[in-house]
Formats: sequence, C-alpha cells, structure tokens
Amino acid sequence: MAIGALSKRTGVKIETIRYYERIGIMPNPPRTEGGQRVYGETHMKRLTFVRRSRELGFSLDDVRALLSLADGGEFTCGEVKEMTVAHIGDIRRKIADLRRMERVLKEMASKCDGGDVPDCPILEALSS
Amino acid sequence: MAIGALSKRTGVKIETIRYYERIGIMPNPPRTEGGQRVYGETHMKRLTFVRRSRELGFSLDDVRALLSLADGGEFTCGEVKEMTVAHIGDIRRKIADLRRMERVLKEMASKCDGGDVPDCPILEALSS
DNA sequence: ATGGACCCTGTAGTAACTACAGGTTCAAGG
DNA sequence: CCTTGAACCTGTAGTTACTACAGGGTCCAT
Repeated sequence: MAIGALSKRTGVKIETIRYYERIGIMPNPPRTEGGQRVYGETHMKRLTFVRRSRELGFSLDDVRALLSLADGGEFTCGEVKEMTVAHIGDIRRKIADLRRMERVLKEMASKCDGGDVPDCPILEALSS
Repeated sequence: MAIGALSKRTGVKIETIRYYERIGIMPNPPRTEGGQRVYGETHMKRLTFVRRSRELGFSLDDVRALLSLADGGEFTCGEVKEMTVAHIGDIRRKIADLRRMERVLKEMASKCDGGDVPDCPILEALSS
C-alpha cells in the first residue's frame, strides 16, 4: 500500500504521515526501487492507534509514551491507566475553564442590547 | 513606568508585551534617551483589555478586531455582540468535544484493573 | 512510450508565545 | 563621581502539531 492509500484508510493526511515519520512516531517504512514508501497492516494499526489517541486529546508526547508501553510488550497496565486518568483530570479542568468563560461571556452579552450606540457594555467589561 | 512595572501591574510577561508591540497589538511607546520603553495609564488599560480578552479565550485576531472597534470610537455594539455570541458558540462546541473525550476515556479506564498483566484494555481500545 | 496521477525532499508558514545570547542603561550606594 | 547589579535592549530560535508549497521524480495504464 502506498502512502496515499494509507492516508485514505486511516484518515490521516499524507503530510502528517511523513511528519510522524520524521519525528519518530511512525517507523521508516520500506521503499520501492524508486524510493516511494510502502506500508502494510502493521503500519495501518499503528497509525490508527495514533489517530484515535490524538482524537481523544493525547499530546504526541503522550502518544509516544503509550506506544513505547505497547511496543515494549511488557508495559504495565497500571501505567497506561495512570496516564489516562491524568488526562481525564486535564480534560475536566479544561471543561471547568470553558464553562467559566461561557458564563462570563453570556453575562456580558446579555447586558448588551446590540444597538448602534458607541457605548458597549462588553467593551466596558473587558477594559475594567 | 518601565516595561517591568507594566508587566507586574497587568500580569503580562515582559516578552509578551514586546511581542504584542511587534505584531501591532500594542502601540510603539515613547522611549527614554537610552532607548527604554516608557508606558502610561493608556497603555495599562489597553494591555488589561488584551489580557482579559485572551483569558476569555478570544484569539489575538479577535482582540485586534475588538480593539479596532473600540479604537474607532464608532464601533457598533451589535458587531461586538456578534463576535461574543459566535465565541460562545465555539466554547460550547469545545465543551461538548471534551465531554465526549472524557466519557470515552472514563469508559476505557473503568475496564482496566490497573494490574501488571501485558494485556491492557485501554491500548486495545485505542488500536481498534 | 507517454501522460497524468501519484509520490519525493526540503523549506517555510501557522498561533501565541517563551527562551535564550550578548550587549546597554538606569539608579542607588559608597 | 564612580561602580555595581538589576533591569532593559535587539534579534534569533524554539515550542506544538501540523499544513502548504516548490520543484522535481516515479508508476502504471493505455
């Protein structure tokens, strides 16, 4: 399978696949005589793993760690769980922050009548 | 007031202030004979505005727009409100995404007993 | 053998800062 | 008046996770 096919099958863009190779997330695949990359099922699985992890908000560093745990074959399940739980904590904090933002913005917006007058309570609130 | 004092009073780092100047968010302040930046109350207000906006998750491009509306003096309150409401929409979408992530991660974590066995349901879930 | 879809490398750009290196200025104490 | 050290200066490069070219080479079906 060439890089384009891998890209289509995993939903990861070609450039991103090459990028992952450059930074060591994906291995150097074998090449054709002409130098084009050739991928197999293993690559597809790994790339899918990476994509799913990224979708769930893991950083590439996290992904690297998860991969090395999986690669080693002798990862401890506890370590994986630890990372996951820490990540859940991050997500909760982000949600809380966003909720706070939403509240403040809603409050500001509700004070605004949306008219044309050059006297905007939102800008007021932002300056104080 | 020198840049260090402005930094302390607004909670924006010195490098960031200089960065804002470079990209045109903050104006070029007057300088001493020796070339050091000198700030006044106007600068403080503007920088506070920027900081508050950033804290609420507006991008620097948004901030630029808000500032130009405020600077113009003849902004329409409706435009400001529009931006704010759009931004609330963004935030809601982000919250929804994060909730979804949290749910999936929690589900994965709950299946994991945290043991030492090399057979981790979390890694399993990520590969499939 | 030829045309067009695909692939290659390398570099530079994105957002919003942050972190130096290597030098200059300012203000307070002696 | 002079020194010292904190604070300031510019300019460049690094960060995260890609994305977007430019300017070429390869593959395969006709």
